[in-house]
Formats: sequence, structure tokens, C-alpha cells
Amino acid sequence: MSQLGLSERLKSREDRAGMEKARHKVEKFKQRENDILNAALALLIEQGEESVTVEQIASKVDIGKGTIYKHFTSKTEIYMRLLFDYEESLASKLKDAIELASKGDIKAPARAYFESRIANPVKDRLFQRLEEKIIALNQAPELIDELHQMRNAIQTSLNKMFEHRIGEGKLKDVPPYYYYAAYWALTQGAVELYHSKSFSGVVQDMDGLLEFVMDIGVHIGNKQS
Amino acid sequence: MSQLGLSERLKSREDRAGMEKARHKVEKFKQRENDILNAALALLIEQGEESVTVEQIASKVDIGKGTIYKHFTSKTEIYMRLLFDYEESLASKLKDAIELASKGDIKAPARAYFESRIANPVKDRLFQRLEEKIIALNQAPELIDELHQMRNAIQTSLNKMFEHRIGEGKLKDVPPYYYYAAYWALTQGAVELYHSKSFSGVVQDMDGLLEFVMDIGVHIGNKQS
Amino acid sequence: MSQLGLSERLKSREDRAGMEKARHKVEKFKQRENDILNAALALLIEQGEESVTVEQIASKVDIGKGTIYKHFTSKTEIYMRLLFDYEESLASKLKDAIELASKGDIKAPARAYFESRIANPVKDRLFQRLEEKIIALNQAPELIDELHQMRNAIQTSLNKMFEHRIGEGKLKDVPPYYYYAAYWALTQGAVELYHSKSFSGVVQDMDGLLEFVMDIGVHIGNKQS
Amino acid sequence: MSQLGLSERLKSREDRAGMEKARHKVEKFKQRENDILNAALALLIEQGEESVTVEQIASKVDIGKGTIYKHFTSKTEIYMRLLFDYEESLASKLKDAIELASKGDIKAPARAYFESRIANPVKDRLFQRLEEKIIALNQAPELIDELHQMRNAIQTSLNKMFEHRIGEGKLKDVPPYYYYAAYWALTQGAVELYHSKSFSGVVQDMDGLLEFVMDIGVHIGNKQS
DNA sequence: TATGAATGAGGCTTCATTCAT
DNA sequence: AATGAATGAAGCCTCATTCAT
Repeated sequence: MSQLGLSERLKSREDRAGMEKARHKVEKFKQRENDILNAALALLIEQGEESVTVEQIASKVDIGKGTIYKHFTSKTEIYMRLLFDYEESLASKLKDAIELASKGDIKAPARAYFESRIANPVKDRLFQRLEEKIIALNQAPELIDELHQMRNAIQTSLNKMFEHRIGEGKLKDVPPYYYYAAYWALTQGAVELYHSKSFSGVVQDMDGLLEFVMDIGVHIGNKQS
Repeated sequence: MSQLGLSERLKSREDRAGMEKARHKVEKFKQRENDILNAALALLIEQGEESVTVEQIASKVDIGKGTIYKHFTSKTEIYMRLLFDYEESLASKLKDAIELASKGDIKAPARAYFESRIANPVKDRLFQRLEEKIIALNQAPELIDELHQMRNAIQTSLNKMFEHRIGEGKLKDVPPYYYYAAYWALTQGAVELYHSKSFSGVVQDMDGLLEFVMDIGVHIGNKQS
Repeated sequence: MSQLGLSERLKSREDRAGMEKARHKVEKFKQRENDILNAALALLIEQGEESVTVEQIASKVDIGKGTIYKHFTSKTEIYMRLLFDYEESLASKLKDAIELASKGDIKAPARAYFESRIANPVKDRLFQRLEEKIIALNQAPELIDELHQMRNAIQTSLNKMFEHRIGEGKLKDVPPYYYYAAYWALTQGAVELYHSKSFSGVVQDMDGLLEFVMDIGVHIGNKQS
Repeated sequence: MSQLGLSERLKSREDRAGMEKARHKVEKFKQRENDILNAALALLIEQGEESVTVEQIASKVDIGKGTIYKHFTSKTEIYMRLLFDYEESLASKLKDAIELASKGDIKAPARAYFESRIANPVKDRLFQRLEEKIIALNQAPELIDELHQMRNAIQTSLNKMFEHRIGEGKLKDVPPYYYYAAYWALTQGAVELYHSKSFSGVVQDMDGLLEFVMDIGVHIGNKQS
């Protein structure tokens, strides 16, 4: 049935085997990239941004120092990748929630945002600090710009939502971005609260407390709370 | 009339001169300590925690690097002193406000706290980061403990206040520390908001925004806003 | 008529095809070797000896890094091959010129030598530096020896020529190798002159200047210029 | 006789002692700087530019690696200092010779230049290579510029001289800078000649050869040699 | 045979702290 | 007491070469 001669069939089989192999290789390479990112993240969470070294990351993945530089051009690039991955997951959740909001569940974005960030406060704060540091030392300014543009896109969507609700008279009439900003601040504060060593002895019911804080957030600016 | 011989009288005069000199010396020494602290703070604000070196501090005070180590045992100690100083000034303002609250100005502590911290957000955040870093690297654990005890004392006062108002039915009945914690979070968030590069392009009226945020804080848990 | 059975006849045909293939392979292999050498040379000229990496060479030829090591045992070997190729082309030109000289064109060798080297001063100097570096790091001492023997052979021919002309009373009576050495020095200097950044702002007529220099060389030791 | 009181005289004596001490310290510091420069130079001559490391230099002076960076901001700065020192000594000799030339000893500059450079050909060539490398990697472009300006100043003086002699009809009428350039090339070539491994087996009378070469240089362009 | 991921020695530089003067 | 030169551990990154597939 085949129209191909033997040698061509063979060749084609070889090709397929070769492609298979190549794909396998590419996958393995990507896997390693992920291993590096995961190891870096784990170490960052474990020890904080201050003290993680390239050597530690390499040794955690059980590879040589140099291998890291086959995948990333610098330590900063590793960190930027982690930042983007985190930001993207956040943005995706938020988009879903904005969708829900447009279908009536008006509180969805606020909840989604708060819950996403507070779900893993250690990680959330880690990325804050990482970003700060990279900005402070002016490493990777273009990538940082890109990151901020990503956020701006989300902000714009949210602002429209707030504008709409102000128009309906449901929210106090202040510049719409006040809402997102205030909400961001509250969430940010909640994340910091989670970490604060000052509170660690006092707070016995962190979940309840965070619920309380989120509730504040959800009702910001409501004309009748 | 004098029972003392000439040389003794001279000696005594010398002594007095010596004491004078010694006192002068002590004062100068203390002054220098302050100079070091101020220089360190100025540099930290200017450049961020990452890049301030002992050498820079010394050169700003116009003394030798070694001299710094006559006053402080380590760079960390300098930073801890700054932390304490800041914390004390905050605590003192808060105490005054609690006093006012007991005389009826129920919102005084919240305002005082928020305003104190937001008055100089750069400094406020600087100290956050400094503390974090010192904790992360586990330098000076005892001093850090001391710092936290200082804060706990304040918290206890505030908690009593909240307890009282809950008893009066003015505030929702949640564990009293929820209030301080939530308020802390909001303030913390406001400080971060001030710095956030993500918002720097968007927020055109930072003062209004911070007012808005503070207003949220002042009304946390109020049964009728 | 054939004494061979079918399968043998087939086999023999396969063999011939195989040989064809093998020859083809060998040629391709040689071609690749040349590609590597050319790519290496191009990169060296473009970027200088400091910064060319094996990876760049491979990527320029569009082959894997490992493949390079199927053709050459080390980066140094590649460079040595380039050195030899250059030296051989120089020697060949010089031989032709010596031939001409024996037929009366007494200035041919000097011209040929000077012009060959100055024709592409970038390349000429590149090889100087390459050789120097290899000698300094004592990589490939045997190959370097071989290279020098090649040069010595040429020198010997030239020396005979100079000896003859001294005998004829056309040149000053100094050790014959003075002439080649002095001429080499002048040429060498001309090449360096071409590159010198110190002169790049001053020299407006490089061709004229080099002509001037070559003229000096051609008349070295002439009793009546 | 002294108008000063006892304490003032004491003070002044103290001052003098202090100044003495300070001067001593400064001198010691300068001495160390020189030690570093000398060690670097020695190692460069010994091993070539390729392989000298900061650690080697430090260990040769018997100091720690870090100390080097109290004196120089980078390895390149050390090398630039060496370059300047060499260039200055060359320029100074040349100035003296130009002075002599103006008093009639017309060949003084040519001799001085040639002899200065050929006096220590190893060093001379080392500095060539060093400069090349620094230029190639574009480290310290301002310092390199400065160096070239230094040379240009000298060139200008020499060019005037050649112009004058051309005007007198003593030299062939070519652009004056041809003379300096050609002479530079010859000298450069002589230096390279000295090092050439290709000649090392052949040249038995290097001094005679260099004399021969210098003689060529001294008579460049002379209308009657 | 061809590949290119992996290696790891080795280079430069920074900076808190020490210590002789 | 004051100084600041000296220290050296520690960090990041490069690249020729190897080797499993």
C-alpha cells in the first residue's frame, strides 16, 4: 500500500527515530531547566534571597556550576524567570475572576487576588523582595519593564470594573485606581503580617485573622457595608 | 589659708582641667556615635541596604574605618541601633496617642500610628528590610528579641483598648488583636504602596490615596461606619 | 559470462556503491575540516585572538562543538593548522620570487615578501600573535619547531642569494643573514605600523607610506642606492 | 627666644612627630604600590601577559589579594600604570635628544629612540602587547586616549624637525610623518626581531645586526647616504 | 560519526573585620 | 583612642574539553 520504496521507508523510519530522539533530548533539557528553577525557588524559600548562591543551586540539582549557565545567562535571569512564572499564574487567576465578575459575582476578583497571594505568603513575599533587589541593582531593566507592563494590563481591566461600579453608585466616587491600590496595599500588608516575627507570638488564629483582613478588603468603599 | 602647697594646688587645678577634658572627651565620643548613626542612616536611605559599606559610613563621618569599631562591634550593631531608635520614636508617639484615646479621642492611636509610619515611607521600609535581613542571616538574635518585646508591650496596651471598645459594643466581636494586626497590615501595605514601581506610573495623587487608605484603617470593624 | 552468482554480483555492486559512498564521505569530511579552518580564521580576524571560542567556530560552521574535536585534537591544533597554511603560502610565493631573482630580477624576493605580508596586514599580525601565544603557553612545541624549520629552509635559500651578491660587490659586506633579518624587521614593522592606533589619526596616506617603507627595504645595503 | 609657650611648643613638637609618622606611612604606602608594580612587571616579563594573575602578583609581593585593590582599582589599572611609566621614560629621553638635535646633533633623536626601545626589547614588546590587549578588550579607553595624546605630542615635535630638514633639501620630499612612521616601523621590527624564535637559531651576532638595522634607520630618506 | 549538555578549574573583584602603629 | 592598610573568604562567570547518546 505504501508508495515508498524500501530505502525510503527505512529512511523515513530512521528519521522518525531521530526526531524521537531529538524530541526526547529537548524535553530532557527543558526538564533540567525546570529542575534548576525549582531548586532555586526551594532554596530561596528556605534561606531567603540574601544567601542563595549559584553553587548551591547547582549542587541541589546535582549538576555542575557551569551547566546552570547553559540554561540561563546569569543568576538574575533565573530569578526573573521565577518572577514571570509567578506573575503569570497570578494574572491568569485574576483574569478568570474578572470573567466571573462580569457574570455577576462582583467579589470574585478581590477574593481571587487576595487568596492567590495569601495562599503562599512566603513565596509571595520572596518575589517582592527579589523584584526589589533586582530593581535596586538595576539588573535586567528591560525584563522588569515587561513585568510591569503585564501588571498594568491587569490594572486597566480592574480599573474599568471599578469605574463601572462607581458609575452605578455602588462605590464612593474616588479615582478608580484608589480601589485597586488600596486593595493591593491591604493584601500586601496581609502577606507581611503573615511573616512578621513581631506577631508570631501573638496571633493564634492566623486563618481567622486573614479572613478578617480580606473582609475589610472586599468591602472597601462600599456605600453600605 | 590654703593648706596645700603650690605644686598640689597646681595639681588640683590640673585635675579639674583633666576632668573637664575627660568630660569633653566623653561628649565628643557620644557625639561621634551619633554622627556614625546619622551617616549610616543617610547612606541607607540614599542607596538602599544592599550597597552601603562600612568604609562609606566612615568616610561620610570623616573618620577612620577602625574608629567605627571602637563604637560598635559590627555593622549589624549599627543597624540594630538604628532599628531601636526608630522603634522607640514610634512607640513614644503611640503612647501619647493612647493617652489621648483614654481621654476620648478614640481615633488618635490609629492616626498616630499610620501617620508616623507613612510620614517617611522610605525610612519605614528601610527598617523593615534591615530587620528582615538581620533575622534572615540570624545576626544578633538577642537584640531582635528585645525589639520584639518592645513591640509586644505596645500591642498589649492597644489590645486592652480594643477589648474595651468591643465590650462597649462599638466594635465587632473578634479577638482584639485582630484590630491591631489588621491595622498594621494596612499601614504596612500603604508603605509598600508608596514604593511600588508598579504603581508609580499610575498613581497621580498619592496623598489622596494614602488618605483613602488611612480612612479604611480608621473604620476597621466599626459597627456603623 | 559472469562467474559470480546473483547475490555476489549484487554484493559487488553494493561494494562499488559503498566505495563511492565512502569516498564521498571522506571528501565531505575534508571539506568540513576546511570549513572549520575558514570559520576559525574569519572569526579570528573579526574579533581578535582573545575572544574566539570553540563554540563560536562550531556555530559558524553549523556543526556541533564535539564534531570539531573529531577533526582536531584541540583548539591549538586548529590554530597551528592555520599557521602552517599561512606560512606555506608565504613560502611558495617566496620560492617563485627566488626563481625570478636567479633569472635577473634581483628585487623580486624582497618585493614578494613585503607585498605578501603587507597585502593583508590584519591576517599577518593575527598569525604573529597566535604563534606568540602558543609559544608562550608552550602548547604544541613540536609543531612550533616544525614551523621554524620551514622558515629556516627559506632563510637558507635567501642567505645564499645575499652571499652571492656580496661576493659580486653589490652589497655591503656583512653577515648575509643581516639582510634577511633586517628586511624581516622592516616588514614586521610595517605590519605593526598598519595597525598602530597611535598612528591611525596621523597617517593619511597609508599606501604611500607603505610604499616608502618598502623602498627603504629594497635598497638595504645597496652600495649605490 | 621662642615666642611660644610651653604647651604650644610641646604641641608643635607633637605635630611634627605626627607629621613625621604620617609621612612615613605615606611613603610606605607608595613603596608598596611600587612593589606591586615591580612584581607585576617581573611576572609579565617572566611569563607573558597571558598568564599573570592577580593572585600571583599578590603572592610575589607577599601580600593578600585584597591589598592589591587598595592600591589599584583593577588589574587593568596596574597595567596602565606600567604603560604610562614606560611611555614617560621614553618620552623624556626623546625630549632630551630633540634638544640635542636643535644644537646640531641631527641624529640624536633617531639614536635615542632606537636605543631606548631596543635596550630592553622584552619589556618593549611586552608593553606593545599589553596595550593591544587593553585596546582590544576596550578596558580603560580614556587612559588609552591619554597615552596616545602623549605620543602625539612627541610626534608633532619630530615632524617639525623633519619638515625643516626637508625644507633644507637634506631629506626627500615626502610627507614629514613618513619619516617618523618609517622609523617607528623599523624600530618596532627590530624589537620583534630580537624576540623572533625563527631567528634565534640563526642570528649569532644580535648586537651587530641591531647596529646594522639602526644604521638603516638613521639614513632613511637621506639624499646622499 | 555527530552532537551538545555537562563539567569544574580558575579568573577577577568586594568588603567586613582585624591589628600594628 | 584613632587609623587605615591588610586580609581572605566568598561570589559570579567563562570556556576548553569530555562523553553518553
